[in-house]
Amino acid sequence: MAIGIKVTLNKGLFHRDPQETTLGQKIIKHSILLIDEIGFEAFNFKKLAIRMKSTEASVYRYFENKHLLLIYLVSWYWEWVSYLIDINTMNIQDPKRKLKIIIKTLVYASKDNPSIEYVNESVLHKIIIDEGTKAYHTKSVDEENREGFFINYKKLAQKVADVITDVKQDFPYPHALASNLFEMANNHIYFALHLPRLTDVKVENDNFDEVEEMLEYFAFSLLGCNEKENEPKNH
Amino acid sequence: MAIGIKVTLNKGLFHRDPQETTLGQKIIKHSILLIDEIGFEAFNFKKLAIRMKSTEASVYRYFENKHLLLIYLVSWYWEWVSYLIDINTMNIQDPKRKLKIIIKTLVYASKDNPSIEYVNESVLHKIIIDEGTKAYHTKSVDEENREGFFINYKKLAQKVADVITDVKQDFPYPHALASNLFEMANNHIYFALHLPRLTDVKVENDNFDEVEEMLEYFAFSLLGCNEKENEPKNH
DNA sequence: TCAAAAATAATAGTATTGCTATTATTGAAA
DNA sequence: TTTCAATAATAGCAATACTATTATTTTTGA
Repeated sequence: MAIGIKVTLNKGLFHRDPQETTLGQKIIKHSILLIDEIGFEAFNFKKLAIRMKSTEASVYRYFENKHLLLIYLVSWYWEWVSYLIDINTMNIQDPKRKLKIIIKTLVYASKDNPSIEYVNESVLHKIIIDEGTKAYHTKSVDEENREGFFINYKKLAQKVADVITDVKQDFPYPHALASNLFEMANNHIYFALHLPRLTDVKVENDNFDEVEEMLEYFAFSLLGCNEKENEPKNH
Repeated sequence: MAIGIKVTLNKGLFHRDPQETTLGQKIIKHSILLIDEIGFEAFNFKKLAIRMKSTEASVYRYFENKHLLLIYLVSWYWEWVSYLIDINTMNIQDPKRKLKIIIKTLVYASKDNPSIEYVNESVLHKIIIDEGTKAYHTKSVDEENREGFFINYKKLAQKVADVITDVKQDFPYPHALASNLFEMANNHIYFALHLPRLTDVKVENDNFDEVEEMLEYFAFSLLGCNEKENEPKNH
């Protein structure tokens, strides 16, 4: 992946590749904004078409239905996080520092800069937080998984699991810890904003520092690196 | 809560209390079975009415819509888990043992016995795993939270957080760990069944032992109790 | 430069969904 | 035995989730 160049996503997710046409890019752009505004349940292709001044039928030529569009957006997001992790950890050897950067990237992905004009990464991040798990909590999950619709998420989990294993060779749950870090990163931002009794962190004006700190605490406690071993934070 | 006696749930969740009439109990019973069969998205009151040989209009006299019915079922579930935790930890003093029992209860709630005729707890557990988070991932979460619709879940989180604090006074994230244990218990059963690359545990024929073991590992690592301190498992 | 092909827009239509309303029937309590 | 609440039966309506048809515009490549 590189700026201005397409993210590679499973072709089964769409009829026509939205990244290749301006109408397609408008669909991506406006669906992100509209889902964020009205929520995934209320969102539909008619409203999207009106919003982007096109027609329902034209949207349907790109995506079979709104569910596949959501999987598309979620895959896009994780692919993009994966890319950010790659460039941010490129010259880092120490696996502990790598894991710290991964955590920071998970939490602050939307603040990282290289941006693609038709994707508002910060709003997309909100969608992932609010609606992300709906992408794979359906009756069709097995079939869609077989077709590779969740490959981007699973690959990222593998990538992070590898770093976890580098930190602690004999840690028995690297994949579970990886996916748990993803879920916690999003869940606890959501909890802080909507159900604060379910967490201990606070989130205000897009400041997710406490979430980051908590994820570090969880990860490094589990991996048996106590606080003193970690280098001091610099920000 | 006691056997044969009603679970106490927020009155705003329903028009008419389904626990008080046979038609209401039929709604609960068949909605659990039907949601499990066809999934929450495909589920609606028309299909439910046909299934239970009643009418759509009659179902609407009990619940405003399927979303509130889902919150009702989810609240029922957590209230029931909370009750099981209470009776299972009643005479236990040691907070570590308490936490172990809590974890076992979270994972094996559906196997615990005291049952209510019109609720198939094991199928309800599957619904919570598959659809549970949809109850609070909506645009109306703040309003519904204000009305107390998630009180059962939050109270349980507080109860578990208190035990966590008893285990380790200065643990900085008791609520987050509590809610994370709930989420992990369900998520990793789901992952094991549908997206196994996102976890390290296996689940076969309703045997969740590996999930339980993992949650214990996570909880007690975080709370700084290493394996040797825990009493040996007996099963 | 123009003809063919492809993409999009405009419009319409259909089956299903998510309700509400009306009336009829049953059944239980006073 | 009336009466009152609960339920059933039926209808209907606006919105949703699409599909189909045709018209128009844009692209492309000979």
